Amino acid sequence: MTNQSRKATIYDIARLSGTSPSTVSAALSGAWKSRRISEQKVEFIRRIAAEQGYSTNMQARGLRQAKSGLVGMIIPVHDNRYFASMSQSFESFARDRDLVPVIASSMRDADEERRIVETLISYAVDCIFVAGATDPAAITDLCTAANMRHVFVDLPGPGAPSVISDNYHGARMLTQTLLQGVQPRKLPARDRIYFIGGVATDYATARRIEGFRDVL
DNA sequence: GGAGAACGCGGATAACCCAT
DNA sequence: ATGGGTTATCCGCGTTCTCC
Repeated sequence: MTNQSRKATIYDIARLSGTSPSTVSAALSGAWKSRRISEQKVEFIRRIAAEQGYSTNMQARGLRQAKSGLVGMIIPVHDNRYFASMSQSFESFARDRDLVPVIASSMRDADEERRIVETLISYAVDCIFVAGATDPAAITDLCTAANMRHVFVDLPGPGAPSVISDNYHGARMLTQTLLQGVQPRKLPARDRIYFIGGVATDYATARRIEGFRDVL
């Protein structure tokens, strides 16, 4: 390292390699071909950078490009198979796009949810995905004020795009499948079909119950 | 003391320039 | 034409400085 107390920058690499900061930047960012920088020089700069333990300062890059490269996701809880799977997929999709995922849980607490949104905004994430929002209107208010792109997942929200499973038709199809071949007749209560699961007031559960009832 | 201006941070990039 | 270098500018925002 050039200085034990400070991380190497492109200016250090430029000085050590006898080149300019712009050449170092182009060499390390991959833009060297369009800058007509020789491959030999690029390799030399890369070697110096590696020796110095250089890594790009993403905050500085984000400052220049007005993008942080961070994408936020808020889920209600981590210890739920559905949301755990969702956050895993989110992380994978984000990394495929060279973005850094930041995933937090609100514990289904509206205040905590707002705090997380404020924190993500303060870190200038590029956009926020909110799964199973507790207070979608408050989130939209915060995001709109901060000009922050946001998407609701699994729950419709006002003033922002939503990606929602078709719970109604899913429940309909499931119920229809279960009822195939069953002769309609008067059954004792113990043999009737019941819907068990979820909180009836939750959006997704309410839609499933709706689909279930419409088939019956 | 308060308001406003200037500065600095690190990196990307464009425009321009120079030597071969 | 090639292979660079130099300089200025920009970004957001916290800190420091200057002035009234």
